[in-house]
Amino acid sequence: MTLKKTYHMKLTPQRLAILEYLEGNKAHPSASDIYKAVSEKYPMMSFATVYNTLDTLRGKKHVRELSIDSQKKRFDPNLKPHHHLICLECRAITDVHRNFALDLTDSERFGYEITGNHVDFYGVCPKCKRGRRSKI
Amino acid sequence: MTLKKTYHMKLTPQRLAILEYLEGNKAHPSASDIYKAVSEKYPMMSFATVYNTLDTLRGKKHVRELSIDSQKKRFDPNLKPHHHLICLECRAITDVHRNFALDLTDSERFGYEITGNHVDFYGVCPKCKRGRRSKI
DNA sequence: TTATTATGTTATAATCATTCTAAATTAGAA
DNA sequence: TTCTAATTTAGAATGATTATAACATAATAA
Repeated sequence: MTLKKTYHMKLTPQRLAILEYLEGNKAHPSASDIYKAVSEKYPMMSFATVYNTLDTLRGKKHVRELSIDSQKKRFDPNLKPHHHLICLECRAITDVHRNFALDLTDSERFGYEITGNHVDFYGVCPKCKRGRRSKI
Repeated sequence: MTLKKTYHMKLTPQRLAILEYLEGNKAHPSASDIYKAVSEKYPMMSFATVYNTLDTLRGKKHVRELSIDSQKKRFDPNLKPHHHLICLECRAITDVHRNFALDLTDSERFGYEITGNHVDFYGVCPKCKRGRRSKI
């Protein structure tokens, strides 16, 4: 009952498997990452179900869709406002939990009504740094 | 000669047309925006040429590829470091020329070597604000 | 329960952005 | 002017995502 109250949607086995995979997942997975993982348990699972479920989860604000990767959408079950630290070599994404109060001047605002901001930090992750060194 | 020295690549009519379209373009166009605009002048122009040209321009650091839009890549000929103000309703993108010196603490850095940052401001542009009002 | 209805799942086809391929063309160097 | 590597082209291929329609299942009411 408690899950049902949390999610306000029918909790089918497929959806539960997807939710379980997403729960606490910090990897910012793509639809195909999710499909691959979940279809090991549920081989009959369809790709369409992954997309449908992500769509309703997004509609109910249980996941956020990221456009960090220009190849594919990635999804984030972490709804707390946060920012990202992105490895330019392997595209790994790490969360940064901090609030940046960034203000724009009137002339920078161009008449927009501003509702939020998101910061991407770019760099090289420790793994890729090690990889580089070993190539020298 | 001067263009050739600037771009360090063969300057075909197709490439010149694409460069002319991009010059000073602040709309952050997608490949198909570019194709549509340029193929009016050069009807024989191929989509592949647009992608090829964007690819070599990116390689030579004459345009930057943006992953702001999860539907398609968008391209920015403005190479000065800058940030974006994005309309959540019509996806218009406006440049913000300011430097934000954002520092992460060691514990926030997770061992990454940080090379830069980019801020997206989200909101509603003046046009869409007007559109809303007229619907009431 | 059982019947009814609404919603979810599935396989498959369709779409759209992007990349690849191989043949024909051309810019720029010699 | 000639030559060659780089570029362009149409079209096929790929990969992510969305749409469709038949089928299955969960929620609801009798």
